[in-house]
Amino acid sequence: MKQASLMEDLEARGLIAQTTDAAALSELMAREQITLYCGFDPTADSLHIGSLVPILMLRRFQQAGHQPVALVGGATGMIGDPSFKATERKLNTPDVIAGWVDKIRAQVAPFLTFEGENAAVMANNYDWFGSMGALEFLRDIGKHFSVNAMIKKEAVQQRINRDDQGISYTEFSYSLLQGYDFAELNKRLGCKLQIGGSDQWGNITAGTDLTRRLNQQQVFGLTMPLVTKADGTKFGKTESGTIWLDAKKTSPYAFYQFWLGTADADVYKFLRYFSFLSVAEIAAIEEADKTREGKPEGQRILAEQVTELVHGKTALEAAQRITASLFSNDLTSLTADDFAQLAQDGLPSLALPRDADNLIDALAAGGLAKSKSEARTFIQSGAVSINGVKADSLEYRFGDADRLFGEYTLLKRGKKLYALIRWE
RNA sequence: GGAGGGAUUCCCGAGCGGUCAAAGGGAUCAGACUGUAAAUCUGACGGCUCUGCCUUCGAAGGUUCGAAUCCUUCUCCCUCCA
Repeated sequence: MKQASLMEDLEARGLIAQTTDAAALSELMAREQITLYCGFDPTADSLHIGSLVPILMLRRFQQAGHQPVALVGGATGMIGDPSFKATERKLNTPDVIAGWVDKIRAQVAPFLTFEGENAAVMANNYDWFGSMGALEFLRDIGKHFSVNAMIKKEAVQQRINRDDQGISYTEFSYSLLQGYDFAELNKRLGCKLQIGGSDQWGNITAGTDLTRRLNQQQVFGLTMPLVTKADGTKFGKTESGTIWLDAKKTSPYAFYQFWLGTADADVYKFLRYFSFLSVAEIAAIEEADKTREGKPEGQRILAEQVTELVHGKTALEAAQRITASLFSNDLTSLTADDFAQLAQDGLPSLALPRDADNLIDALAAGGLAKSKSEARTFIQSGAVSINGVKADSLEYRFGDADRLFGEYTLLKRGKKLYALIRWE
């Protein structure tokens, strides 16, 4: 009964985009513990929040008693998935990819449990592709794929139909590799289900088909909807770029702030996607927010939930400390220790020598402006403040009065971007 | 191998010898309004020692007083034929 309710829960969360034979899959999951996998290709040195939905999905399945396999694509990462990509990818060198594989493996692992009877497994498709020869690949795998069918797939249509873009044989072959992964994991671990984002549907069905032909096994695919925002802009990007899962690339504070800034129109959906709160709890939050005057709670709860999931409780508390200090509009209540703590907690900070007293230079150095020109523009438009006081002169020089406790100056650009200067 | 078409500032996309740091749209950023929301309005959107100067229109040369615009070579991409 427990397993059947997992599918119901996923359905209620809106986390299911497509499934192959949903009825048979539900029945299978109700009957036995299944092994499922999701692939993560090393296309950078860190995953970003776009990968969070599938990662959490593996966790959801594990919590429901199933065995998750996280496949890191040491081989597929060398090819590049063309699905719904407008342009051909640049190939990375093998040793770069190998380094990324390790990082991504370490990033996925904390979300899963590697103990117990449904202990998670980490896999790398380089293990079976690394030594495979071209002839073996073409005869044993390629023979099962029809080019006629492949070019009809929506995932590659964009590349085939456009006048100014093409697709290389390399990328075109990608779905064969991913398809074979499924067959291989089915053979090795009895894997019966592959999950992924809805852009992976074509690759996943390639896997279910190939597994049937190679292993005479019926296996399943399930995709999750692409995370979209109500205003149509891309999810997971901000002014400062992609939101990464790596705390070194996106600080827990920035991560927390990202979720806090979620639009009302998206927040309850994101709670269903990204948190482990029950659908009923989320509905109750939504209901309460509707009748509340002013600020809704959804964003705060979402930010707390996701930050804790990804970065842990300590990092969440640090992010909340910074947020409370900065947005309370009361810098006078902060002590010297508080400032030291802010820097340590991950508030962007920089050290400057005392004679570097030029405001424009400091804005550029602190990353609050991309260039000095931009810094000037910001000052002129009234976007910059020093210790909470609006700066209005392009010629501004820092003085001792700006150095709180003789050591710290807090710069702000816009409504929510801060940098802490530490004077040396 | 042959014949065409193309490469413009983050993206799309105009420009086709001077008036071009380059139309328009999108994205982004700032200001106002707000709830660190949305919508809306306003402004910015290559760099700098900023009423001026410097570097950009695939790369390198050339023509010209002057080139993103013309010529040559090269690189990459696309389409069709073989």
